[in-house]
Amino acid sequence: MGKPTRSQQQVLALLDRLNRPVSAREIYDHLSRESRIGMATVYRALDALRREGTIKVGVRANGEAAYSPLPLDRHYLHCLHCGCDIPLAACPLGHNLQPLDPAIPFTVYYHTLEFFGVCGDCQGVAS
Amino acid sequence: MGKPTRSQQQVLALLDRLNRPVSAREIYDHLSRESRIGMATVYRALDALRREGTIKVGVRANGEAAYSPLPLDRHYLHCLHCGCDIPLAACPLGHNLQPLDPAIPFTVYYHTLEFFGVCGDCQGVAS
DNA sequence: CTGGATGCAAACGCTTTGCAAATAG
DNA sequence: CTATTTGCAAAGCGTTTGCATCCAG
Repeated sequence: MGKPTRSQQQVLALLDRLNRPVSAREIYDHLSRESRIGMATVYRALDALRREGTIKVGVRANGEAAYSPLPLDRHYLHCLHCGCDIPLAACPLGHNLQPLDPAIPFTVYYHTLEFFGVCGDCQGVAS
Repeated sequence: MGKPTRSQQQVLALLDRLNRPVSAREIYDHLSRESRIGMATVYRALDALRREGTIKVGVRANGEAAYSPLPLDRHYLHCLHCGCDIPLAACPLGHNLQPLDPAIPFTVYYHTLEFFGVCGDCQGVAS
């Protein structure tokens, strides 16, 4: 990872401050209040941070990407009916995930783990 | 769930036949050779199948959705540099995932679990 | 001075929606 | 016959790209 650009610093600072998954548009909305910045720059910064493993990318129900700082490693139950998200208290995998398969040379930066199904409120509800 | 529509049957049959994650466009391309069908119908069928937990939706590197039949429950190592995907032989979680947190009322249909990092070939390569 | 980073706006591509015709029950 | 599903085309919207400008080293 080379030296972070100005925009990368801004994005990272915001992610750390908000400390939750945020969409590119939300990032843009926040940052454009403080400084002059374009959506393209936001996306380019996010992509750079993503490629060097500094941030984690998830996908929302509507398909848009949600970015979070790596320390925020939370998992959710996603209801397929109402779309609600229920956070899990802890990662079912624990934290020692590096040696998945010793035969495969691969350095894990992070993982995503999401559960999909039907929440309590939607149990007896028609489609 | 309810009675599947014609298009849902077509989509499901194709997914089972291909037995791998497939994009909506790929599905459309396949099905439109056999019968007269529109992209919108493909998406509507996929969404219905997704909501009833019959199929699983993942996301590709370029952001497009990839759909797979549930029995195809494989996990991958995704390289953040070259974008290659290395399949895992088995799910690290095992198969008994229902009782995540007994206090939370939620029926799990399936889960997604992906690892992100750097593959062996990309280990010493510049960004 | 030189290469990379940024802003802006236009282009892209995946997905969704409006609506009339076709189909199911 | 009534409700649902489908095709088509157009619109929507998140994301990417082209290019001139700006900034860092």
